Amino acid sequence: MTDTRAGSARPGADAPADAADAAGDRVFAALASPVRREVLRLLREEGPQPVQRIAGRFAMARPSLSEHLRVLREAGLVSERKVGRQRLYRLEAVPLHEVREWLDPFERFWREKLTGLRDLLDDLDEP
Amino acid sequence: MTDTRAGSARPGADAPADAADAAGDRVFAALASPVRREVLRLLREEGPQPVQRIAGRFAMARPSLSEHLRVLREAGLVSERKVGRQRLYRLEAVPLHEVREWLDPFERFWREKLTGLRDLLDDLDEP
DNA sequence: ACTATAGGTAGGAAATCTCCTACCTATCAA
DNA sequence: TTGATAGGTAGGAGATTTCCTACCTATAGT
Repeated sequence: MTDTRAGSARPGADAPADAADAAGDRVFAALASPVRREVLRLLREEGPQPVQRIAGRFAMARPSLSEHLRVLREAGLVSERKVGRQRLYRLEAVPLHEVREWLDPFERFWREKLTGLRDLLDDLDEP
Repeated sequence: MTDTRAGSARPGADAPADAADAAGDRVFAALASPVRREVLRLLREEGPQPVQRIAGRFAMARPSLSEHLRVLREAGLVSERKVGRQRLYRLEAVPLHEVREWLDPFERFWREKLTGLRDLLDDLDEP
């Protein structure tokens, strides 16, 4: 007994989470894979492409890539459009804006570090 | 037979990957968890904190949070410093700069979408 | 020295991820 | 129509993640 379980401290209490973040979660999760980040880079640099052409860049079977594309699609990061018997996948960059916005408030922290200001307000914080 | 396995198409051929990306991989992977993103936000807004204080925000046992902190530590996103019998965890934002840099080249794409320019160069790309 | 507290580590269960090999459908070309 | 090609889906193996409950060490206070 007595593991001091939190019990009442749920993150939902002061986080606006709920269903709104679910989409963002999927975006961050999609970016966790180097393969998927590379796919996005590829679509950015070379424009919309059929699956085969994308698959040619990776040392993996095509169905595996199809899975990655599904993850990207469900995160809203790519869209597909049928052209003849192939599917053109196209970058949909808007959800990345959400990542950027999440990142923004951290910017001053790394900027302070990178410009050499270093710790300074770090020692004022512990109460 | 004949599944047209790629075989010779390895991403290492035209990607500078190798060991340099490994660190970045860990950063992106660390951000994939909503819990870990929330920990970073917390350290950013309230400064360095001991594990218990962080753990109080989540509905999970403390050892589980310790695991998350380890992931963040190995990604270089937090550092710890012993103070008495507690460990102060502090945000280390510099690795986030790397994420920002990865994101940057995508900016013009979502900006075009958000400002209503829409598709425009999408139809020039397929050869 | 003894007890309580902070927090890491061990090991395991359940879920999820990532890859694979079939296999299926839809379209184009003969 | 028949065959070849593009690409999704099914199902499964193996690795990884995420949570848990013990359990252990180190420091602080009495």
